[in-house]
Amino acid sequence: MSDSKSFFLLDERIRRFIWTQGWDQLRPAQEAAIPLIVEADRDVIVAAATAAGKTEAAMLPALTHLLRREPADGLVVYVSPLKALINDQFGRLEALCADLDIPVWPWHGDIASSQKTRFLKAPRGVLLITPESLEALLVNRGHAIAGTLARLAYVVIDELHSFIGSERGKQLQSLMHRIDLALGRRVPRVGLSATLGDMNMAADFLRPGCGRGVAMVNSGRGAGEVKVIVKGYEEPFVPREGDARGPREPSTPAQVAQHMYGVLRGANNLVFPNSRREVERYTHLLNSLCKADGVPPEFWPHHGSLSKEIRTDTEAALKRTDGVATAICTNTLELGIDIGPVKSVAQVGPPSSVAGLRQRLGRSGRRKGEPAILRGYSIEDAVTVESDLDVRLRVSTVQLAAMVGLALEGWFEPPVTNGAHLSTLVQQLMSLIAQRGGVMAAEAYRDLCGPQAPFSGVGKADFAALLRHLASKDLIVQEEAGLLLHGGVGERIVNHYSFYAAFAAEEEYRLISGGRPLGTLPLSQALVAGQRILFAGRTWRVDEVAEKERTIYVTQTKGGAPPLFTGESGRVHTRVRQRMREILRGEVEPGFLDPTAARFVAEARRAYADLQLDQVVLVDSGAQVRLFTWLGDAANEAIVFLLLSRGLTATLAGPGIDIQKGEMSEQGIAAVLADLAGCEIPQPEQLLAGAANIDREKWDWALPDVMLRRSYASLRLDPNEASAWLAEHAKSAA
DNA sequence: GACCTGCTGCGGCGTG
Repeated sequence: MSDSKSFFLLDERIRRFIWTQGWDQLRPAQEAAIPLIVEADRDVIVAAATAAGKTEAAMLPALTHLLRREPADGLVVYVSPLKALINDQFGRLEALCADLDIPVWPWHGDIASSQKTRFLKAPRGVLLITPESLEALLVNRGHAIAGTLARLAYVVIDELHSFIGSERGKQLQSLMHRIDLALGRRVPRVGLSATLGDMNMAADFLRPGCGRGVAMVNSGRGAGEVKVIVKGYEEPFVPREGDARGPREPSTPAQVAQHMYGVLRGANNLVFPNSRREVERYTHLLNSLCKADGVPPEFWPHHGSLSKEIRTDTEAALKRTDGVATAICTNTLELGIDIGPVKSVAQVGPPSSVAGLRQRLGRSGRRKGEPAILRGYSIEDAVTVESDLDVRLRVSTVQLAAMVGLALEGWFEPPVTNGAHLSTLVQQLMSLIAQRGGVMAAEAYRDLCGPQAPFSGVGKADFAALLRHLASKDLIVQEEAGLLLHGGVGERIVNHYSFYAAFAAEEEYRLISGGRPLGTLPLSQALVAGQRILFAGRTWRVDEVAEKERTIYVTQTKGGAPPLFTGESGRVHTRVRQRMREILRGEVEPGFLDPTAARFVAEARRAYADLQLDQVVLVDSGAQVRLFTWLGDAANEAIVFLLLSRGLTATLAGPGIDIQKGEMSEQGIAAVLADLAGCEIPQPEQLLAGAANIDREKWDWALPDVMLRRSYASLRLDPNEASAWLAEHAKSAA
């Protein structure tokens, strides 16, 4: 410690705590962050790899700052995306703060109201809170908020990257802004994050309009050794029996499970099969193998529909010291929660993003001297004369290889920061009315849409149109003096606790066995009594579906299929599609393929050459033609809407777009494309004129039509990339 | 053919 300058900036009592912990040095991120944070005079972003001591990097200097005052009655608000993270941090901070006489207050939906009342009586120390609970504080105690937060010295945002580009992130920006307005000063913001691709983007998120003033600590990822293999498996073609009903269960997952069983047993690992359904399938297959061998089960399921109890069991199994538990999971185990280092990570099929894959890989090889291990598994159908283009081009294997390759090179998708999230503007306006007991329209516009406000892109005319629209739905009313208040409908919505979250959630059935909650299933699931399902790694018989109570009663049984979960598929970035093409052209040679996966790539290259996809953009496949753009989904979807506007039926199809021929010939479609290439791309309100079903966010239903279309387009479409591609390639289609 | 996150106030009742 003697050579550390930052160590001596810390309060003496904190230095003593560090000594008693036996830390022999500060981590690089802490060393760099302490001098920037200790004066509480600027915004700071600390980006560092997982487990690099980011929380301490922020809290040690922040607590030092509080201790400089006598009495130490200052306040730090720490915002976390997860309740579990708040509980983790509470345990760690309490040990430190007990010696300092600084109270630490966890505050989220599971915390008793008596504890919250105690904080409100003497609001000092460290408040650990979720964005939703902060929203509730502003709605319900808005009149007193300036007093409660009077001594606020910092707002610390943990897992900053998880907020960027979402409704929840927009809400968080608005909450921070409203706190600054209530206090009449700029409260320093500290953002903690896993390494970010673009620090400037993150800075502009943390302090909209003033990103340049944010100080940065980027301590980078320790470039450890990574061992990678991608294994291919082929699902044989089996002709369908005449009396067979419904889709046949595939046989290949059992082989994949057999391989995993051989290489994963006896250690801690994470397996990511991309969906809750596949988590159920693989957990069941793997534990069946344990049973056949007469050994205790060591594979544990973890996903968002499982009850808290079952998830906690899995987390506890991973943390146990014997180290022989593997979790089969969705991205519930991608973020934050401390489960300790794992030996390896398995990825079944392409992940939803390279950024997610990188985060998953970061869970492995954290012990010194040990490499991170990634095993990719790719299952392809056998090729027959009837196989479609995706099978012939081995799209899933090529995409997995492309994404693994990009992750190894350190590339990952930048967050999508241009989403307008006007849904959240509706929420924030309603919340502001509650906080202040009514607002004037001009005041609301200035505070939500003004120069450094979260919705600064919204014009005055649009805001006025929004107000009129909200009034027509009785969400708000305007008094004669001009004051905006809640309408009857608005009153009811704001007074229910479901108001505080900025994001929408699916309605779900509870699953109960013998009085024990197992978890939830989406409402769209069609289930009848007598049916058998896989859930929580076991097989159950449905005894009763109680519609009114939204509850499914089950008992344990043998044999059953994994349940269906519904949803949309992930969005692929253009860089991934470009890399896929580089692999297909032979410009990039993935060096991590097993013989079967290498054969898949060889077959894909042959198909790519046979179809002449280097020159051809339109491929006839019977009732439809595939337009190969090799663009990301945002550009492809913009082209889809352009085609729809010309009366064609088009849908996203992996690296391209499927266009129904209908009355038209391939030449006719090519002519439409050539024509589109010469036209200017219309504004989103025209491009999406005929589009139905574009509600995506929680309060989208309350937006005027034009604003809804604009909000959807800002979030999902890249018209510029689409138009650039059309200008360059659509002529060659003809 | 995807995944994840979150939630108050208050009345009524029983117990120490």
